[in-house]
Amino acid sequence: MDATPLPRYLEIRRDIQNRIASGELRPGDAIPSENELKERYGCSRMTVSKALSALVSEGLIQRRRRAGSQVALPRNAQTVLKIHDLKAEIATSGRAYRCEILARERRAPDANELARLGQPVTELLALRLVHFADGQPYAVENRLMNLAVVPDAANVDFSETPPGTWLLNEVPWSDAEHIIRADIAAPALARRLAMPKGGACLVIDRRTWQAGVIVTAVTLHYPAARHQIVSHFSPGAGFSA
Amino acid sequence: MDATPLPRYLEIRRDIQNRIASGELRPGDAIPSENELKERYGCSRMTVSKALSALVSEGLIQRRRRAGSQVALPRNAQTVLKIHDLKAEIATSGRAYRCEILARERRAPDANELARLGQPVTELLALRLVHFADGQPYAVENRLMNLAVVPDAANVDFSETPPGTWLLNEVPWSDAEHIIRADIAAPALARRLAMPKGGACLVIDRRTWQAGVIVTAVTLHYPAARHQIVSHFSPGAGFSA
DNA sequence: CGCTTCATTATGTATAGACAAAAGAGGACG
DNA sequence: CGTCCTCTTTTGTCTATACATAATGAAGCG
Repeated sequence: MDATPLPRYLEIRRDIQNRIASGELRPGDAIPSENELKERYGCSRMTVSKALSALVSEGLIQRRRRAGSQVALPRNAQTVLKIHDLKAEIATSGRAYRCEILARERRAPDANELARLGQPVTELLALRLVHFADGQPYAVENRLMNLAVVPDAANVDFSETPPGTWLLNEVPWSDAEHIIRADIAAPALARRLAMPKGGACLVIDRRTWQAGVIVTAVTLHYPAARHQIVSHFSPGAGFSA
Repeated sequence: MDATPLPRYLEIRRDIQNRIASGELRPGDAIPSENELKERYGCSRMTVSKALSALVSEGLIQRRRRAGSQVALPRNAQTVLKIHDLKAEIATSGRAYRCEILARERRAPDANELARLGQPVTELLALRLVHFADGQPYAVENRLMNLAVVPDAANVDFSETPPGTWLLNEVPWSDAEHIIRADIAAPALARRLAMPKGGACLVIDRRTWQAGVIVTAVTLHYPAARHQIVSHFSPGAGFSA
């Protein structure tokens, strides 16, 4: 069915993937050496090597010099979680996006904020806003931005392009951390999110760094009734979430 | 400080990573062609190609024939979420693990369960259990296992090795899906988890497939006060969560 | 029996060269 | 002015070869 046939190294990779998935090769089993495989598939060792290297970076097999290649022991469940840009997330679902800035302050961090940032920061921009989808509250965002890293942020009006979207397009990040938790909405928060008092929230804390320096720390509160995180992972192909 | 210097292709890869992280190369900027790079770094084209291919699979750059290579547009926040084996998770934190099986049934699925599984299954093993850490309830698990894929499960006593741990070591999976949400604990659940009535739960639904066939569907309820999901992602190096 | 030493084997890295395929650039032509 | 065609650049794949490096297993020795 393929108009253009797969390149050899992908064919080999897929073949071995299939043998593992089907149970023909079980965890711990040895995989033939590159020299054997190069004869079996009728290609050069480099091509086999490329296929096996891909399987290593997938985590499907392990390789050691002289000892050869083995099917890796089953991994821990590991899935890729892709948290979309909020504006894009709402827009692509066909709903109208809007956000409302509740507070905006430029100042030095207090003790609590320093703890959130995890490293000393001299000046920050603190934002508090609500995101709406089709007029309905979608999430409340509480963001700290390190002005030492993104001084431009001080001059941007975030009512059109929310800070998350702006940062994503402005600053490449090198590290990210997420903490996902659940909580009961405080009365004021429940009101803002148009959810029942005492209802559950999904809370996401995200921090991103660039070359070791913190760029931003953000806390998002979603009403549990209207939001969940879905993530899909298949080692063989690509990711989606 | 490196006893053994990095291989050339990793050096090149890291150099370009640094240029992107430092802002010297901005999203959309062109990266010199392989022929130019091979002269700059004084190596063969294959070596440059290997470095650039790695950057592609990291998502840092894009490449098109004839058009050349560009720094990719900033990605959506994407992080690897690794959900540990519960028993190992508790044990490695130095607490005593124990689990209690509340219900165990071998039968055909009902309509509700079929919907959860997402595909027809003739016979399943349904388990309901509580995990304890140092005697304190840690999570309530609700699991369906497809006996067509794992017939052995019918003969295993899961009181020692909980089903999640057993499956992880027994069956390699090829696809996984997680749904993370928050909810208010129902009274019976709150009692089981020794948490206040009306308190929030973190809920994880996980489904795993092997070669397109569903292996297991599990729902985990954690008391929000005592559990959160932490995940860390740095594109350059490895993952951890 | 335990230790060292050495040869063997498989992987890891690197090279030079070759051809294929995609796609932009520019020219010919209607 | 637009369309089709060819030329050229750049990446994608593949080969054959070479040497480096890690780890194993066997031989030799105290």
